[in-house]
Amino acid sequence: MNEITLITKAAELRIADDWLATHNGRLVLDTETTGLDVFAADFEIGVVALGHSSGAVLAFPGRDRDLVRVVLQRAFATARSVWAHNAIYDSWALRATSELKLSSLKCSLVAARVAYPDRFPPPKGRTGPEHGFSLKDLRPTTQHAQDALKTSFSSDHPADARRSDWLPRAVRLLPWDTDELLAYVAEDVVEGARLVDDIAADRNARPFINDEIATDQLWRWTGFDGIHVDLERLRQLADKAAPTLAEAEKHFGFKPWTGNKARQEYLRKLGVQLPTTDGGALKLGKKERPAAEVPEEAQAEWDMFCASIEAHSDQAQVDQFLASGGLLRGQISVNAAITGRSTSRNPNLQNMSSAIRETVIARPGCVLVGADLSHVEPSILAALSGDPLLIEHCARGRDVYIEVAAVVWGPEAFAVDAAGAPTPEAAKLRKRAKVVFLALSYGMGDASFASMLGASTDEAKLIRQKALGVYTGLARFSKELQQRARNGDRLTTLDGRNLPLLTDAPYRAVNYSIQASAATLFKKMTRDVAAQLPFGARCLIPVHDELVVECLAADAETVADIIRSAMHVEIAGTPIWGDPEIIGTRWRKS
DNA sequence: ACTGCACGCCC
DNA sequence: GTACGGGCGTGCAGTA
Repeated sequence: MNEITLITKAAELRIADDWLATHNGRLVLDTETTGLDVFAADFEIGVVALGHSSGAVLAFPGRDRDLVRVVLQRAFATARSVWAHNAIYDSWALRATSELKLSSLKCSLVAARVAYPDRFPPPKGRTGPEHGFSLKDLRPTTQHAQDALKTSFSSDHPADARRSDWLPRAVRLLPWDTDELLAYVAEDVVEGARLVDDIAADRNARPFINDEIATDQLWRWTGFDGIHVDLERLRQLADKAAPTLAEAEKHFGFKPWTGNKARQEYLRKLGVQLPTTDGGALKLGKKERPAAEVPEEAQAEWDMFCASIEAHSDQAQVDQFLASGGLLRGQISVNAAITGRSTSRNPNLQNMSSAIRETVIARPGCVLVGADLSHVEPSILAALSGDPLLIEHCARGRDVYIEVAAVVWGPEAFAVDAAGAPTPEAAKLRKRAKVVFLALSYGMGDASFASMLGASTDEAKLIRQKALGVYTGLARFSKELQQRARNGDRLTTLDGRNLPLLTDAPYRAVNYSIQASAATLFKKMTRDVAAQLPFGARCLIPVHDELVVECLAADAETVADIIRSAMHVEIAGTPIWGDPEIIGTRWRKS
């Protein structure tokens, strides 16, 4: 049974001091809040708790800001380390309500993802946020405290208790020191503290865990402080599409850009031939539309139909950005993806088209400076496989995709015009070669590969064979790695971080190795950049192999130099680097 | 209300 | 023999 000590007012601080003096090891912090949006006007923290693996808990009222500030400041001063399961959430909640900036709070979720890479394998056929796991998933808990809390809440507020968001409602409606609420939060922090002790005992994972925690801390406040967007430009994008969309909806009587029954019915009547989904619906994706067979008399209708779909692309994001009021306050999760890649949500800043990117602006007085790593995937694959030809093709001064193009289609890939620029044909081959390479490294099957290339499956097969016939070291590496994965061997990144077991999906082995190694590399570079940034500069957006920094205009050159030196590494003789660019006040694709 | 699917965009 | 990289957000449609 957990032993809960309550601090109800500042006069009782001596009790807190005594508790903290006794429990000065690893502590876990948790907040129970009235909602998930910390920026909502009515957002409140009901109760804050600190827990120790011994079962000791210190709890205090979240609505007493001064008390929260003082107790937590003392906790950080006395404890060996303070953790939270999803530290970004608790630190945002505390900053929003108490102006307490807990930059050194450590995230046990981030740590757990490193320490237990395959505790929760992705469900078959689906990827997504459930790769993240809750405390309950990580440690078997009784659920007793949560059930008791719900029962107690239900007796006073039956209607509220039936809702799926009953917990935040309970926090809002119950007194902070309700027994069941305290028991619930106590269970969470004590379980959390035991989890943290477990993780800390894993000496092999420790360096990787420390790096991930530092990366999480590095990105902690970017979204809280917010990223500026140009509302004027966003309105222009919305206004530009609006007439086409309104006209189309009026003409068709339904929205052509979204799946619905009316749309399916209309297309069947029109007699348009399209591939179908598993469920039998006509597929209307970007790839399918140009290949549709359209009866001659239906052509004009079809063109209008397609034009409205194209006009609608980006509009959901435009609306989402407009709703932000000019400041995007998204969260970066530094290792939410199964491979260890970072993700971004509310909004996602990693899937912006170039038009949307241009609505992202530096804050006043600042500029954006950024760098993309050049051809990370081929370089990492070269390093992992040791393929001598690929290593040679990844050398500085060469363009690996032109080399691959030459391997597959011959020396015309090198053709240049009088000015020394690639001919249009050569440029096209390079582009296709990039697709080929990504397909190889993504572990893509022949069917998807073919559709990506715009070629037949047989042609795709031939191209793959041709490439693998030349990069024999790569072919051997790929085969062996997949065999090891199938045997149940543990694969690791280039630097030794454990990957999830791939016994049941060996085809993913090559991709995971590349993607995970690239993620580790990129995060290391990001930390090195961040550590050197001058006052007023901050890392703004991570896009897997592209880093955007915001800095005072006067510091642009300095920051570019920092990026140039930090974003450079040589692995197995293969250089990987990013050329920094002073982008200006508006983000665009480099 | 919740889930699954299809689709959009990104690396 | 077939299918096969990692994400997030939106909206419809089916189920409860």
